[in-house]
Amino acid sequence: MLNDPMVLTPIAGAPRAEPEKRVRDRGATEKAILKAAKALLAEEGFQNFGINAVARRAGCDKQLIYRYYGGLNGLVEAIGADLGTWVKDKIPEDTGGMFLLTYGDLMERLSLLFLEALRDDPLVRRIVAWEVSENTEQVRRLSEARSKALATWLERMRGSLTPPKGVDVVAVNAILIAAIQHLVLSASAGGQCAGLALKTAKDWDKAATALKRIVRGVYG
Amino acid sequence: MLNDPMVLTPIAGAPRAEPEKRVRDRGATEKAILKAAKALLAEEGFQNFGINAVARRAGCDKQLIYRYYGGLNGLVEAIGADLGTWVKDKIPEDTGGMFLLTYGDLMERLSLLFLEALRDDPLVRRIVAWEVSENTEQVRRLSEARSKALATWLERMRGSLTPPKGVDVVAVNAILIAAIQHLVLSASAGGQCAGLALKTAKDWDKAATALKRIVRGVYG
DNA sequence: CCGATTTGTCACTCATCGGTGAGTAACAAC
DNA sequence: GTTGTTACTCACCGATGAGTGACAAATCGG
Repeated sequence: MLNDPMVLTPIAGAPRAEPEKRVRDRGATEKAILKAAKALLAEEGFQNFGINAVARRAGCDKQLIYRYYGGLNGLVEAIGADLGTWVKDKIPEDTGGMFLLTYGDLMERLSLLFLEALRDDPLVRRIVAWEVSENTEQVRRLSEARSKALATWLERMRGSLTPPKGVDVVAVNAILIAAIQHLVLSASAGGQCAGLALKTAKDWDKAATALKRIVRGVYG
Repeated sequence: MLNDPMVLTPIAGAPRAEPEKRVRDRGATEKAILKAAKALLAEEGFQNFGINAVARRAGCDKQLIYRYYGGLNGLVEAIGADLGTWVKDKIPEDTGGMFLLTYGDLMERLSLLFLEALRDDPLVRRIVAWEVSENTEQVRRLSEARSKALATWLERMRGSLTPPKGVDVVAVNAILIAAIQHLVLSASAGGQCAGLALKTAKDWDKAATALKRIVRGVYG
């Protein structure tokens, strides 16, 4: 009932003004799309994250996103795949010349490392914000990938150190991680958290000191 | 299914199929709008929060929202006004028969109260999620109202108890609040936080115990 | 060289959004 | 009644969202 396919098409060879020599390379285009999606998510957040925006940013047609990734879901999944290696990439393995003798030593260091890493990764920050704001399949995938990576990282860093007896380490660590994540998100969104300013380096020093004190309090 | 632009409605006085006895009462309408907005925000989150949705839910025309509240901003502001009394309404004043001898006693109790209160207030939960996801004028207003109310509440509950020397209470408390908020948000969105399940009452008991331990650790 | 497939572009539908101008229905005072 | 004000509804606008089918052009297999 709509356009008759045979009718239109005036003259096919319409002269394109400036046909920029665009190389046809599927692999490169796929990478460009993924890169654009990550950058967009990092800069704009999940609010304005959509097919059109990604296509615009990637400088290609949105149709290609459907073709190559099967839509937004697939694209998000591809982002999630990268996320698996986040901690590995972002957080140094070595102990910075310190001797980590106790579990408390370890967790103090890891807390600060995690805080740092999160603080300068806008993409992951946005994803965390997304995680606590929505509960769609997309987000669940991202969240799962992230938390799994985090857990294995924590486990690997623990090494042979044994946590103190009688403490629910999983629960305590979850709370510590929650605190760090929310602190960074709050700061990123409004520059403060529960009355604590979080803008200058000095502000962050105070936060880090308080965090250390808390970790030390619970893990000795 | 809605209006077809081609169908001519002869006279604007379109026949309402059901002559719902709609009372003309500006005050009531305003309240209905506000109520609809809060319910919508609580249930759907800020994602689908807009003029059209609120009007639809309130069962009135969106024009009235512009007229009575000056648009979404004004409406959000009205919601924020209610938020000022949140803690007062939600959290009991009395100490539950306990003697709060130390600052640690107090903060342990307040932490748990805050956790509880946040856990069963979907509206405030959504607002907190909003706070960490966006940075618009709207959200800033809400955030400010909430954090101010929280601060004065904390101050008032402190009474004559003096916090331990040498501890940056503002920073430490901010981190505790951050932890609680993120914990509840995570649970609400995905039923878990950093590998810690947060669904059953038992799960929450574990979280509460861990939280108590942390508070005790830092405040003795 | 030719035909088929891949790669990319365009044009379109349909839905919904925020926002506005213009109109109608109830009600009170005269 | 008539008039004026208040409360409310409707129809439309431009913009933008996701999604789809058709087609041009580059590339490849032969």
